[in-house]
Amino acid sequence: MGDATQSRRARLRAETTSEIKTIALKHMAAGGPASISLRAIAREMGMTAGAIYSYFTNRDDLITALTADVYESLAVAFEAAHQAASKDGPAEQVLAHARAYRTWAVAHPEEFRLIYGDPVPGYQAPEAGVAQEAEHRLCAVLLGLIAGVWDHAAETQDQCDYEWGDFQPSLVTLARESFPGLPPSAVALCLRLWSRMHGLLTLEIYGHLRHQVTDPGRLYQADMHDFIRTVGLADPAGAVRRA
Amino acid sequence: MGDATQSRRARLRAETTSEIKTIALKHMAAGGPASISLRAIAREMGMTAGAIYSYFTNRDDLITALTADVYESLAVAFEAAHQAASKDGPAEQVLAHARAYRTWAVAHPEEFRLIYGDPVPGYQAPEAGVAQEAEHRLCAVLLGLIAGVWDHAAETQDQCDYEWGDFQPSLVTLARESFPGLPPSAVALCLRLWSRMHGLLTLEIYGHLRHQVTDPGRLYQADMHDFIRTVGLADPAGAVRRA
DNA sequence: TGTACATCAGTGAACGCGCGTTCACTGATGTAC
DNA sequence: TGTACATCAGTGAACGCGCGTTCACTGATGTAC
Repeated sequence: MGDATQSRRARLRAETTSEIKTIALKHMAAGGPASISLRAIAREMGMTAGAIYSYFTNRDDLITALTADVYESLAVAFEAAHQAASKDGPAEQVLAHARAYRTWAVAHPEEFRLIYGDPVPGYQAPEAGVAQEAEHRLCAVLLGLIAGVWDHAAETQDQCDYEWGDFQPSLVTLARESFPGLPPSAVALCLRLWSRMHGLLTLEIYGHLRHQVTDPGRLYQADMHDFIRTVGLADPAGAVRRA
Repeated sequence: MGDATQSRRARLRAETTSEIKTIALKHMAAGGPASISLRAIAREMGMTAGAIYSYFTNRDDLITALTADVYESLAVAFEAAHQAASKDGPAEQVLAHARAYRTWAVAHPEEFRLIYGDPVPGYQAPEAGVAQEAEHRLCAVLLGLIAGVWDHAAETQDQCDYEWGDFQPSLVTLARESFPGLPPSAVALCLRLWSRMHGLLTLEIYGHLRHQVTDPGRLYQADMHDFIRTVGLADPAGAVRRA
């Protein structure tokens, strides 16, 4: 029973830890990243402010953990979509990644803002490398997507004379080691696809499509179909059809 | 001399007012929108905190003024580019707008963040209509661009069966009154162009391209050339050339 | 030109607030024998 | 099984801080006659 009871305490600890993080994100949703406050979290949990320090050494420590969680969550969602679509045709693969990104973002707007929006005021990240690593993990998924469909897309992209020197060394390393043979213009295409998804999602999540469009998802879908078509991945029924 | 002296006081007042706004933006650049603080501004200006209240009734009032200024500044930049390029070919017109957007954003990252990033914590906008109006003013410029080149682009966009019902009424009104004859798919193209520019700019300004790319401007340019080409506006030298 | 009055930018002290963080403590939970 | 001890989540009070905002005031600038 020794193990069981020890794990009970450990389980309670884990639960409280994750409740703290959940509430922190909830507060962020309401008032932006500045409204993550240890006191407010403790208040909502019916605890004293000081009690938080049993779980995190710092406010910055909490935010670091939060950020890592968010990157992990997004990466998992992305990788799952990649896995699930790996047997589909090129167009469907692109759509699957795009759908995964938007679904995640719309379901977790606070998390999206935490990593892609303004930094938490006063927060100092422990090491700059962490975010970079997480970003490259996401990038790797998209690179895998592009690598898988590159045979179909290559001829539409040969007008761009990209070179390895256009990218940062760490990204070059990632691309060449994981996907040897993939040319620089494929990496550029990957980044451009990312930014296309990101552009519409940012506008949607920060409310700038509210006054323009009735269904942001449809505009997103249309743009992804445009990507597929113009990049040479169109399947016969490539046009956007109403649901 | 009465008028001259009165305008001297008025001029001093205007100068101080704009200095307050300038410093507010500067602080925002350093620590995000949460770090706009009346006390900090006053301190930097060598004034007492209370003195700010001779110029703004509120912190919220300052932020409202700031936001209006920023929208105005972006709209002016956009409209100037539109005017200047109005005699050029379709491809060059698109590039001119894209360049204007990026130039403005890179030169004024704090302003960009203020209107497109997280809201200032605790800030309550006076009327929701203000931002909507400002956004439509920007949208009108891009609609004008698309309207001007639509003859060349239309045939590439006929796969999208957009309808007026896909857009919010205010945008529909704007489009139909200012550019009669322009179809819904042109409005969609306008929004998709906007989001494409916005996606890369957001990533760049929030630092997410730092670890990927050596020259974000080049990736931006490449994506705009891709837009021009795939939308049917390519001029003979449409490929991206190195400078 | 000079004098009496009005305006108004800026002072400095004060208010109440929520914040992050520390610290000595309590008391329940878990461990060793 | 029971007893003595260790762990550690949580308390509650306190600290110093920066914040937005108010207010009675001073004194220079501008206005009216």
